[in-house]
Amino acid sequence: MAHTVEDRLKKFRQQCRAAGLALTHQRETIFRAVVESGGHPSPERIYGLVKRRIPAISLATVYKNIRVFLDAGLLREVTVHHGTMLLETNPEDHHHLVCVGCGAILDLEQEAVEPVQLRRRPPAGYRIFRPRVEFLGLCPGCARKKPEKSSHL
Amino acid sequence: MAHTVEDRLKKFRQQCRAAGLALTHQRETIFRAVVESGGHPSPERIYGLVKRRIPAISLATVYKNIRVFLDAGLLREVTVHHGTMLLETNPEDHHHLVCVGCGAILDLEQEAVEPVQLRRRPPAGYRIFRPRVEFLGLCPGCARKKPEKSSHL
DNA sequence: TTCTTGTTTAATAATAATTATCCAAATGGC
DNA sequence: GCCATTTGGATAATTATTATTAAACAAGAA
Repeated sequence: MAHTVEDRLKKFRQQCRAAGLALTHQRETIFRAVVESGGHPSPERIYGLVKRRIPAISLATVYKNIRVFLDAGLLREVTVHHGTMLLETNPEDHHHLVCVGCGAILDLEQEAVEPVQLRRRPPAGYRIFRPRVEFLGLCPGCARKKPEKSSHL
Repeated sequence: MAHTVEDRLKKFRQQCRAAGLALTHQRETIFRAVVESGGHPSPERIYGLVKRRIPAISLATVYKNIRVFLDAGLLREVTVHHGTMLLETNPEDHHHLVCVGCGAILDLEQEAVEPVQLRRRPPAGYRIFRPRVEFLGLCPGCARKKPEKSSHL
């Protein structure tokens, strides 16, 4: 389970070849910036990091390649709901089924899931109110159209 | 546990009074639209519904009041990360601690949580790849500054 | 290597989502 | 109903993201 930056870049190059993606200096630099940044960076943040090494790079290139990496399963994103705000209309605590194909969200009653148990104490000073589960999957329509998406959730 | 529209509007009026919010026709119409729309509506969708009853209303008013409702705990949103895309840099499956105060996200190793168990079969045709848990709470900094947020996660 | 072709990049414009500003109008305690 | 305060609507501004296109580059064949 060695996840050194170099290991991940090596795998990245293999996956690019396998996916038929040209291996450009920009792409490697963008991917490296994501891996090295740690945490949960935004495209804007990656752009800032990459620009140090490639001052001429454009923000659109960063966005485009992040999208390419996501589609090819080389990267994951934190949420499929970025973009627009969505409101809950169900006032009860509940969980969600999230379609990674089309972003559709279905409610699951809290009772449909065994209570979520933390095995360890949360980090010091952190207060937890409630756990919410997202089941990532494909809705019937998307499962029919793009079953291959299963590979990279 | 009666959640009829009228019940929820009655509670809405009480909560407005308790929070010192003026009870306007617009606000009631917006809140009603959210409750009646069901599912996970966007501000744009609410705007469309409200405009049928108040043709002169502006999109900014809808946004402004949704924000007021969220801050007062009268509504919840599906995610605190809407707006900008955030990438994972941790290649392993894992869970998240999410601070509802500042939006900060902390990774929790998958092993820190008991395996999530669905008690029922998912809806027909739906394929599930993996569950992801978000523990909604407050990070140490926000817990110190706004402990009252606890009321509405 | 060099050539050829399809892909990728950078710049720019366009679009979508959200927030801020400012003044008129409506609300609520008295 | 009266007045101080809050709210609403129009508009502009900001932020996040995608589309377009000509020029530069990568990868495989010769």
